[in-house]
Amino acid sequence: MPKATIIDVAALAGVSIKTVSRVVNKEPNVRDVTWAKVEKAIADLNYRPNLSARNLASQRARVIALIYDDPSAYEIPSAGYVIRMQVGVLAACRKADYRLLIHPCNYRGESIGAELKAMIEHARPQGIVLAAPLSNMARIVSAIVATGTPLVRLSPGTQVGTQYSVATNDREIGAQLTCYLASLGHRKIAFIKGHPSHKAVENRYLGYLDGLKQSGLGFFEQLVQSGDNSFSAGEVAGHRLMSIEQPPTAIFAANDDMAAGVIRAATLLGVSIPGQLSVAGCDDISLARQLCPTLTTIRQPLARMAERAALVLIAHAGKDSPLQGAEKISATITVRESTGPAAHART
Amino acid sequence: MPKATIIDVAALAGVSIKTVSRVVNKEPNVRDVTWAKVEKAIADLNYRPNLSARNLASQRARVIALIYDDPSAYEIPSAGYVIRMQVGVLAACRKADYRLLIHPCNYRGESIGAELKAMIEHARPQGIVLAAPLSNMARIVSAIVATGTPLVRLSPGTQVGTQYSVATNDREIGAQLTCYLASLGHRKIAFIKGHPSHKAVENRYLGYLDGLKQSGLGFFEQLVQSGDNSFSAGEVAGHRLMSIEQPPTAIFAANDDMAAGVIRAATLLGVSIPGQLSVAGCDDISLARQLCPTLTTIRQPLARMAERAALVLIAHAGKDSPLQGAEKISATITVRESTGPAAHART
DNA sequence: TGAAAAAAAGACAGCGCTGTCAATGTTCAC
DNA sequence: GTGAACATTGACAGCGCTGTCTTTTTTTCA
Repeated sequence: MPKATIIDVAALAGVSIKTVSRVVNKEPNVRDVTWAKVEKAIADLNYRPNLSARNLASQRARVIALIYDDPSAYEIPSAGYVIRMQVGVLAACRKADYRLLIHPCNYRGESIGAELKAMIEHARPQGIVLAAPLSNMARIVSAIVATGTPLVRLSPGTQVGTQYSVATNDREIGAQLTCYLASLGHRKIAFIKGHPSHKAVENRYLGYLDGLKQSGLGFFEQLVQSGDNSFSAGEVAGHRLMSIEQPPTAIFAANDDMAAGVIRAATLLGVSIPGQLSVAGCDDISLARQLCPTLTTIRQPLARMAERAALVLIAHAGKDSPLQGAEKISATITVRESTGPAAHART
Repeated sequence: MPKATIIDVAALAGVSIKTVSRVVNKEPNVRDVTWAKVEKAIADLNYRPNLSARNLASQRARVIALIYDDPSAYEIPSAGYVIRMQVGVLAACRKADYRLLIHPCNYRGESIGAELKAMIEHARPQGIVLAAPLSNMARIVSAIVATGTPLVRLSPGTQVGTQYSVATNDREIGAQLTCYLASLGHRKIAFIKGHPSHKAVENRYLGYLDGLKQSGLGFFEQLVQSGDNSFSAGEVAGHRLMSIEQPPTAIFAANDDMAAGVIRAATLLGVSIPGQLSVAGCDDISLARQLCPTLTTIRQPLARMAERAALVLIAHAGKDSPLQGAEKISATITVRESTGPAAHART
């Protein structure tokens, strides 16, 4: 059977198509009884407006673009991230009958700005959700802003002018995790910093510092290493930390991949986890649950963040005031096997 | 600047809009010189046809739907799979100016058939790419077939009637891997079967049997375990295999998650890999590269398979003959640390 | 050379919806 | 009770493109 159109609905409800349109778009100035009649007709005919026709007539695409760094371009297992964000945006899109346009891209490409510009001008999405770490790259953010398309940055490290951002309380939760480790008796807690372009990771470091202070622990420069968010960087950093004279009894890595690297390094060195060393990560990637031991980590509410981002963009439809603002959604700590009481016996 | 429309192009080229339409759609009956004029005008104006208008006028959606089991619904790290398939379909869509509609879903939901039906009838995609394991579930396949939408099944275990399928040579490659293990000197090679609904996994088992035969090895029932594709199933199966009287020196798991489980089990039992035990998996998930030791596995050309699937659907546009057929794309074996020569000393 | 056939190009009506503006009801202050 | 103000509804023209059908041009062949 051919799909019902707005004309069928109007005929059945005994009103004009414009009135049906008003109901569908939740516009004001429709009497309650009329509204009900139309709703009934819509339900009876199982009517769903034609997206193409709406977009064409209204001159705007009911499309939210989700731009992220393509995880398959490198060997970085951030696929779980992307999937979770997709699920979040999708949830928002489904409710509002929007379409999701996914755009994985490689930020190392030199023509990334032009690529995004072309995509945006072609698809003309109503809004863009920009995932980390792209959301922290000035070059990329400004290329998108230049198109005039409303933009929501996910997990940005810095709040900048003319966009909206949805973040987690990275700093607070980083402090909390540090305090948690301290509460287990750890006195020498190391930190492995991530790639500087990934600002969320930077905030976790600040949280680490806060946590040390709150727990009354001193800061030791040799307990801080830098990595680039990769597994192997974690391995290297872990090695270094475990070879200093007074090795830490706990290592907090700015992301799970590096934490996994630390675990590998410890395994190779014969250091038992959590017996001799506690390890904690950030992000709760699926790997965290499969490592041996399973990894204590911080779980970002990525899907909810992405959903909020899309919802904000959808709600902003039609307005021509620049979209700006910020909101935070709380992360939670997931304790697993890799953290335990400090081995005081070792001193 | 407002986007150029077909009218602008027609005016610049000095032809009618219909002729421009012919060029854009690569229709016949346009003289070469005319064609060239139009192409030039298109390039000069940087014209890109409006998708909504095309869809509305032609009454068909230039959309390919990709349906897959939502990896975020469970704690299964198949996210990498999904990402790779998305990349493949996206590549095909970009070339043809199609849109990709992603539809993660949970096959355990009872109303999955109705959900898919509703999605398909609403979005009216021109074609559907159905990923494994959904592509092997009769209930789901028939629900989609019932809508009359062209369907391509990815990695189906069985070739059924009225659809097209894109598969890998699972059986052949499974045999190859088994022969490879045998060539390392292994005489007792175990196999861990996967979830029966995942047919690709079934074929790998057949390949295993072929490989044993080709290598002149006998089949021992106690060397075959069954799992459900999960990490923990691999752990359990690994435990069992290592506790039999004459344990195998090599274990071939039907997927990487189970192989990872085997590695964990071996680590806990103090069995060294690959010294005492070789382990191989299937799929080359990102985890494979991060395990300790890294995992020898079979890499499925998922992106290429998905791209082919989409290409077939796009090429089928307009035809009303049922889409059927099948093709195979070869996988490759990736040797890493987890496999090595058999320890003959142990006998 | 000329008529028929074939190829190329164009005219035009929608596709299903929304935006604009006009028409009709309804309410309210005086 | 009445006109102004407001709330509600409808008529209709497009949005940018493709499908159908018509017209024009070119080719073919007796």
